[in-house]
This record gives sequence, structure tokens and C-alpha cells, in this order.
Amino acid sequence: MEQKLQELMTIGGLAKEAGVGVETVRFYQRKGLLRIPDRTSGFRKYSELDLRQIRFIKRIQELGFTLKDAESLLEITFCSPKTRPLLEKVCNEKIVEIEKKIADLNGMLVELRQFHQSCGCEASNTLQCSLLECFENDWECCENPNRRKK
Amino acid sequence: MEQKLQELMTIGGLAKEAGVGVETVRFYQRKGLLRIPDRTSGFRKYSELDLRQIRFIKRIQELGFTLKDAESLLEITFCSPKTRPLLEKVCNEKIVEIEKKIADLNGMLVELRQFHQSCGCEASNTLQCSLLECFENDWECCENPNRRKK
DNA sequence: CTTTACTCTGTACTTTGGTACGGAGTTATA
DNA sequence: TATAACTCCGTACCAAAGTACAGAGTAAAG
Repeated sequence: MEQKLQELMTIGGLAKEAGVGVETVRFYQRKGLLRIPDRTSGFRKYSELDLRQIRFIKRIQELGFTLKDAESLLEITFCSPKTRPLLEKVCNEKIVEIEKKIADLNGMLVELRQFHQSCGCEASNTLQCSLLECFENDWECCENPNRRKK
Repeated sequence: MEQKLQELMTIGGLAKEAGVGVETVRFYQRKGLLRIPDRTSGFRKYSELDLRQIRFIKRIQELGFTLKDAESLLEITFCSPKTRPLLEKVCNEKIVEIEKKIADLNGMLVELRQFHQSCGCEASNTLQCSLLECFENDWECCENPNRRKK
């Protein structure tokens, strides 16, 4: 553990490395997502750990989670036997959540592809159909020349 | 087209039918997402079309679009050959976006499941490892006793 | 005919995830 | 040493998508 050799970053350096704004770093600190840093003559000093943590947060965010989620994931700092029950719970919740999200997105994808094929792209050369109607008629309005199913 | 027979709804009725709040209807009107309704003695009167339109908006929203997207989709009232290129573009962008999101989430799921098995559950009786490290080390930190791969 | 339920307008407030700004102090470069 | 570039703090602001409220008018039921 050679943390003495580690040169500390200023907030601007950290922000640049992490690809976020300086204000964002301070915002994360206010939100409790970053530990309160040491200071040298008033200036915040950050270590590699803080950088990794911001990257972790950004990663979590990209996956569609909120900062609150990121916070709870960061709370699972160590998975020792003591923290395991909580950890397992949070993990399970997260897994279920992600599975649901994926299912939802797959549903959307199916619908969008249908729309793209039937209305937006290949079909409907001269045929006019309203998008509103397409939705309501399960996208059968365009492909099917004798529409008006109801 | 028997629009004369159609009995018009009041804003509350519309909102209830559409499953949204009264304020939401007025908000949509302000935003230009609903046409300006006729009035009888000051009260807004809505038709079936307005109801269908709100349902459309809600559906679009569920599919991960914003109100702005909904607006632009509503502008594409007809998918004629003329509007098709734009429509196709919007669709494609959305599809790519969703596909990327799903891929990311699947990655996350794999990671979380791995973590759950190796750290959060069966394994790691006395071993301590941080979630942060697990992420960074492609989850080899826990299963593999001789970790520190780099 | 009164009371309750609804509607009207306009403005203000909410949450999430940041951005921007003003006026001061500090550090690094020329 | 001067000057640019950075940092400090607190506050205010932004967009999205609503939600809430005050004070007024209207409509429908008993």
C-alpha cells in the first residue's frame, strides 16, 4: 500500500480526469457521494480513490440508475460476512430492477421495429396512415391494404 | 363520421378516462401537445380524439420518449412518402439508443450476478473485497483467491 | 335555493442532476 | 512581482414533467 507516494489532485485535475465539471464534483460532495476531502490551505485534495469513485458513479448512471442508486451501491463498500445479508438484499433488488428494465426496453424495441418496418420504411408508398391510428391498430394499418379492422 | 353525436367531456372526465391529472391536461395544452379545446361557458370541452391523443402521448412516454419526442411524433400525423425519411431517422435513432441501453444493462446484470454469487452470497467467508474493486477487476477479485491481476 | 363538486386563471413549488455567477482568496507562471 | 489561472463559498438558475394552491366563477343534486 503505497499511499504516501500518491500525489493528490486538485479539484480541477480530478474533474478533468473524470470527465466532469468542477461544479459536479462539489455537487457530488454536497450529495454525500464523495467523501469529504482533505484540504491544503483551503483547497480540496483528491486521491486516485476519488477519481475511481466518480468513474464508478458515472458508470452506474450510464446504466440508467440514479445518483441515489449509485449512493446505495457505494455503501456496499465491503462484502464481509457481516454486511453480506444487506448486500445480498440490495443485489437482489438491483438484479430484479435491471431485469425489469431490460424487459421493458425489449418491449419498446419490438414495437418500434414494427413501426419502422410497417410505416416508417419499406411499406406505405402512397398509402397514408396516421401514426396515432397505427398505434391503436397494433401497427397493422400500413402493411394491410384492407385496413379499418374494426 | 358521426362527430355530432359525440358527447363532449369536461376536463375532469377526460383526465379520468386518460388516467392523468386535470392539471396534466392543462399542462399538455400549454405545451401545445393538445389542441385548444372548444368551450361552453368557459369550460373546456373535449372529444374522443383528445382522449386518444393523451393515450398516445402516454404510450410514447412509456416507450422512453420525452414529451418533445411525442410532440414531434404527433406532428408526423401521416407517414406519407414525404414524411417517411424523417420518421425513419427518428425511429432508427431511438432503436439504436434502446439497443445500446439493453446491452449495457445486460452487462451490468452479468456483473451483478457474478458479484452476488462470489461476494454477496456463497463465497467470501472471511475475504473482504470492495464492490468498487470488483467492478474494476472484472469481478475476478472474489472468486479468485490470488487476485490483484494487474 | 343552497350546497357541494367541479372548473377557471395565474403563479409558485417539486425533483433530479447539474451549471453559472459574484466576489474573494491562493498558487503557479512569466 | 505581477498576472493569469485556479479555488473558495453561497446562492441562483436551468430543463423536464408535472403538482399545488388561491380566489373566483359555474353546474348539478337534493
